[in-house]
Amino acid sequence: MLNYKKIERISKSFYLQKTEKVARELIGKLFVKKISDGEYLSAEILETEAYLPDGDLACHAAKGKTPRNSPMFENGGILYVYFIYGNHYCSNIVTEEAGKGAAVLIRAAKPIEGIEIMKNYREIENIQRLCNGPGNFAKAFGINKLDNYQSLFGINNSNYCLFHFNEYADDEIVQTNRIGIKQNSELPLRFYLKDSEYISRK
DNA sequence: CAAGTGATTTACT
DNA sequence: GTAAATCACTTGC
Repeated sequence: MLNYKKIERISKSFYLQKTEKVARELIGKLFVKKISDGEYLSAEILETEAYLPDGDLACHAAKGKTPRNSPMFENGGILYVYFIYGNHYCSNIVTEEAGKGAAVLIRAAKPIEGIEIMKNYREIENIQRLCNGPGNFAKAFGINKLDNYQSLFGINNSNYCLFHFNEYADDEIVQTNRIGIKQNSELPLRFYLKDSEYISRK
């Protein structure tokens, strides 16, 4: 097990930066969920997409605040979880300051800890596929609507926290257009680690 | 490639 | 209120 007292937590100010920068810098960070004392799920984030506060029609917050998107208008550093296509949850990290309406979608990650538990949640054995899409990532971590609004400043005061883990140079990161959306899909707001086995859609 | 699946939003009475 | 359209996905042909 990793010693979480010896690796550096991501602080509040990180999430208050520009959404596009947070999306880029999240690549290589460790996403951790505490499920009980001494039992953790963790994965290294490898693929993200930014959803911007101003004029981004693909962003759920683009048309103003609604019951669903209200977490996006909170101060950065909480989860925004929504249900999509009748089957899947998507996990987003809220960014920037309260009132902005912005977030970063976690699209893929490399499992690090709690792999057997993730296999159970996902009902598959292939480690490379445990977190290789936004719906799969959420399922591997057991994330659902109950996790909406959850703080990312655990491990003491919530179940979730992010930590510094790997750093990658810009030439190891691919920046390209977002996928699976109908509007503004030409904007280069998707980031992922080059040549990773843990990402399904290149 | 298409289907499955259901919450949310929007556009109407 | 009610109905229709929408949807930042995954899996299996």
